[in-house]
Amino acid sequence: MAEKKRVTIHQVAREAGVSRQTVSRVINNRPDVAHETRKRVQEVINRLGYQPSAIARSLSQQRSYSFGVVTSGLKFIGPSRTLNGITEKAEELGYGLLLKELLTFETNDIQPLLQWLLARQVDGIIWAVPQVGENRLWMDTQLPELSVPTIFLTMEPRKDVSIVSVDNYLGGRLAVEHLVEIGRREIAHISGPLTWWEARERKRGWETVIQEKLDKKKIENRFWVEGTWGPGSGERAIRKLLDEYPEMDAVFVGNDQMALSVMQVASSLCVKIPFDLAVVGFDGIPDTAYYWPPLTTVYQDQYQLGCRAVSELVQLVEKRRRTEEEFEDKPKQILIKPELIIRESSSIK
Amino acid sequence: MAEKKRVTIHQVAREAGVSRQTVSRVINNRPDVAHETRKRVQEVINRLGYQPSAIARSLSQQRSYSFGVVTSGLKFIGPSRTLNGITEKAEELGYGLLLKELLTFETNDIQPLLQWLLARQVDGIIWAVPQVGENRLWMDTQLPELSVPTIFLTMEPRKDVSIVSVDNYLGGRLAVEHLVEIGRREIAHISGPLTWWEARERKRGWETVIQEKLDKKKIENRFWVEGTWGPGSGERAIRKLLDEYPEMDAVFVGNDQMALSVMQVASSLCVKIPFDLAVVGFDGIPDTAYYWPPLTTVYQDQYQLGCRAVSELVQLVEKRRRTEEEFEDKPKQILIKPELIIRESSSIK
DNA sequence: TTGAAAGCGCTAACAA
DNA sequence: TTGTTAGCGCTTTCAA
Repeated sequence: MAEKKRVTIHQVAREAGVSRQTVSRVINNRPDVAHETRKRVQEVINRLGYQPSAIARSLSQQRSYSFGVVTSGLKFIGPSRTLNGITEKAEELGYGLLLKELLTFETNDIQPLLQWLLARQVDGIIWAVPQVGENRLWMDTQLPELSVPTIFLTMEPRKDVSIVSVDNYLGGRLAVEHLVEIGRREIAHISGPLTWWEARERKRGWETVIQEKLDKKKIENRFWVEGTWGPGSGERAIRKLLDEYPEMDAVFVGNDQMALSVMQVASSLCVKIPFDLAVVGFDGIPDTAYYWPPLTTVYQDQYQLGCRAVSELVQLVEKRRRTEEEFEDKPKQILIKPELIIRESSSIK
Repeated sequence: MAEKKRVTIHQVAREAGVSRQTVSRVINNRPDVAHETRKRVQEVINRLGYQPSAIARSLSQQRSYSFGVVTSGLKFIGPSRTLNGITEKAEELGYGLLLKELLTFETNDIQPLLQWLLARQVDGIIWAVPQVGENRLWMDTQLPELSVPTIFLTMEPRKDVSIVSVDNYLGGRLAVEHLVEIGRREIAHISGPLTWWEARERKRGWETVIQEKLDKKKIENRFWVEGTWGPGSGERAIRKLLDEYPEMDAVFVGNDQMALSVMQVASSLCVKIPFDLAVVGFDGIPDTAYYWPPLTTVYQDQYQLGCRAVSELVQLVEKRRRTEEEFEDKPKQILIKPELIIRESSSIK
């Protein structure tokens, strides 16, 4: 593993008997090089194993063909799937990624982070941290520091930035409307932590449907419980609901993990699913097909979310470059539609 | 979002009435600056909001304080957890990350990838792609291209490179020894795809124990089935085993996902777990505590795996820098021990 | 303690 | 079609 000295453009130029500029033209596939010259230079490049330095290029071009990605909660499957979409799309479109992870969802100290990315000449930033608690506060004051195009994921639409999110409100509606359709009238809800925007949206979908279709004017407190997303909280929540809302004949659970424990506890208490209690989850992780019973769930395509974020960002970046910052970009808000997957936890054959 | 012109070291120098060199000394906290001067320069830096360009620094120092990370299968929870460990440890130790994902596990065309990373002056590389099929073939010929320190994850130890892996063989042993201890004598196995090194190691652990402790000289084909890691394959496998190996009183399943479907199918066929059939999984994902019954499983700390990889790499990088490449690094092989988590799928209360 | 000069490896702009 | 010059923003080396 001896450190081989880097071959530089200079050496290639000398070896080929041309100027550095000509070599530069060859490696960038510029048209204005004589066929003969190009061939000769290319030959030297191959012989010497020359590889242009992307760093030097970034410095001189003031761009890096790479994006900064800020994520959080990589230990959960959701954020990883999004990252998966981001990496694949970025690869496809020829951009590299600088990855940073926030240790907690609720951080407003993002100054050093931004600086770190900008110091590396990223051409754009993808903010893949979900909106939780006050963690968008920094935007109000520090948006101007974002001197590069930026896309925000999984947050409440606001007009001054570009956003890509799953339509969680719609997802909530789909779940609950389905339960209404199969004849359930007493539909409970176990939400995620309400500091999360996603959790609030799903809950709002539930509320809207039971108010509109089931004529429940007032959402009583006993109709719903706030969970933590973790499987343990599903267990606690369902016990409480069974206790305080005995008429309940269905429950819309904020995510699949909680739904898993809901079904387990219900079964162990001899509550038959879906006969006594229909259950619908949210996320659509593959395992749900093998839960017992197989779980009806709202599938959100987080991979797609990542892909879209990159596509949009590339557009922003290239537009800004073309127009030489003539006009401001119109921020775009994109909502991805989730889909309902119906399985046995909500259908009696 | 107007493009603010970058403040450069030059402007700071002029404004503060010193040379660029002095500014450089200040931002790098060098000792040889007069207290007065330092204060004045620092004040200008703050006033102008100057941020040094990491790109320029990388170019002139020939290093970037960042690592290349090559991963694959981010849509699975395992690789994401490892990445999680990598990001956190890297952050802690002051390194950034360039992320690349291979679209398939079995790729040998890694030349462009390596070049891409090296062109960006990464100080080291973490190869976080598990060993599958022939996907280590490139190492035989292209190891010399790795002009920077590199750590390989999840592969068979070999003496010429540094490796961090979970001890899957030990994990297999732990699982099966436990089953022997609770009195099982006919222990089947559902492996992962045997192109995977991890799957082979787990299977080897199983084989060793049933040969040594249960005196089965010959591993009959009907004792085991090869799965795909996916939950669906668990279902197929267990049906086959129940059919061909009816004496079976326990099964060691290659991962938790397959174990989930094994238990579901077994239950639906009125095979009582753990009475008729004890089940042990592998991975230790949090959901397993809420499977029905709760699953005994071998926990592998993939987060830790990522952390270790970074720590080792940082050591390699810093050593090489100190010794000015005087002596070759002794490659190190690190095996992380998995742990058995005993739950009801293998214990009769 | 400070500064000048040279360089890191490449590209943009202009001239030939 | 090719080469020259002048950067990009910082650090290293050496001299003052």
